[in-house]
Amino acid sequence: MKINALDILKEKGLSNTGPRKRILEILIGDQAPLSASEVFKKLEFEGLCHNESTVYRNLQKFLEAEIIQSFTLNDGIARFEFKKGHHHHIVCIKCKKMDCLNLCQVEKLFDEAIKKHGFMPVSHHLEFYGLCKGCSTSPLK
Amino acid sequence: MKINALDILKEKGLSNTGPRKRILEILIGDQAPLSASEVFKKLEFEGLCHNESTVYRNLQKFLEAEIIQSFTLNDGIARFEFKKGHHHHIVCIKCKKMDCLNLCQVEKLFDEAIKKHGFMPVSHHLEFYGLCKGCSTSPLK
DNA sequence: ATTAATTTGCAAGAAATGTGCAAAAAGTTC
DNA sequence: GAACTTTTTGCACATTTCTTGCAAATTAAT
Ligand SMILES: [Mn+2]
Ligand SMILES: [Mn+2]
Ligand SMILES: [Zn+2]
Ligand SMILES: [Zn+2]
Repeated sequence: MKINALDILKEKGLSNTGPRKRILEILIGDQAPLSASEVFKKLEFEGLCHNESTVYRNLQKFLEAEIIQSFTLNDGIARFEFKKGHHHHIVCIKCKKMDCLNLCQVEKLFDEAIKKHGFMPVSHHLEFYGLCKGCSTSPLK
Repeated sequence: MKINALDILKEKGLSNTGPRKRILEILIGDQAPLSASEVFKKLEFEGLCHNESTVYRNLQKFLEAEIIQSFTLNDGIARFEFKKGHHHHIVCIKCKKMDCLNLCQVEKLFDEAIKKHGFMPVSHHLEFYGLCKGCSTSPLK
C-alpha cells in the first residue's frame, strides 16, 4: 500500500531515469511542497542531476501526467507537491515553513457571490500566511 | 469626495511627476487589478513614460506608502490595485478578465485549523478561477 | 534664481523558467 | 544482448519579470 515511484512511472508510461525517479521520490516523501530549485539542490547534492532544466522538464512532465500538482506562492515562485486531494497551505512568513491544511469549505462560501459576478467557478487558490510556533515564540528578531 | 491623485501624492509627501501621477490615476480609475507591464503599456501609449523601471519603482513607492496593494496570481505575475479593504478576486481562465469579490469570511472558517497546526494567522490570499459569462457561453474555442 | 533632493531613462544584472541541439541513456526488437 | 529507436540529459542560451547603479533631467525647497 506504500506509494512507489517506479510503479507510478511505469503506470504513466514514463521512462525510468536517475533524476526523474529521484525527483518523484522526493515529492512523494516530502510533507510540504517544494520549489524547483529546492528539488534541484537535493538532487545536485546527491550527485544525481547536474542541471536545473532537467528538474523543470520533469516537473512539467509530472504535471502533465497529473502525478503532481503545483501552485504559485505570493513570492512568485511555484511549488510542487505529490498529488493530493484539494487542500490549502499555511506558510510561515518568517521561516517559510509550510504545512498542508486538509480541509476546504471555501467553494460553498463563495459560490453565490461568484455566480453573481457572472462567473462559472472552476477552481481556487488559497494560502494562509502566519507565524509558526517556533517563530511566534522566538524572542529574537 | 472623489479620489484625487494629486491630493494623495501631496498627503504622502511624494513629488508630482508625469509618470507617477498618471500611474496613480490609472490605478485609481481601474476596477480590476493590473500588472506592471499593463500599467506601463498605457503610459507608453500616452507618451508619458519610456521605461518599465519607472513603473516598477513607482509601484514600489506606492506600496511602501500604502496607497496601493499587490498580490501575485498563479501565473507568477504581480497585480496592483488601489488600496481597498480586504477582499479577493475571480479570474477568467480564458480571457483573464478579473473582478473583485468584496467579501470574505475565510478567516473564521479556517481559524481553528490553522491554530491546530501551531500557526498564528496573519493574512491570506485567495483567488478564484473560472469562466466569465462571455467565455462560458462562447461556442468557439 | 540657486541649490538640494528626487526621479527618470537607460543599461546591465538577477532569478525563475523555457528551448534547441547533440551526446548519453533507456526502451524495444530480433 | 547487440542493433535500432525513442526519450532524456546536459549545456548553452533565450525569455520574462523585476531590480539596481548612475548620470542627466526634473521637481522641490530656499
Ligand atoms: Mn499541500
Ligand atoms: Mn481587487
Ligand atoms: Zn516559522
Ligand atoms: Zn473570460
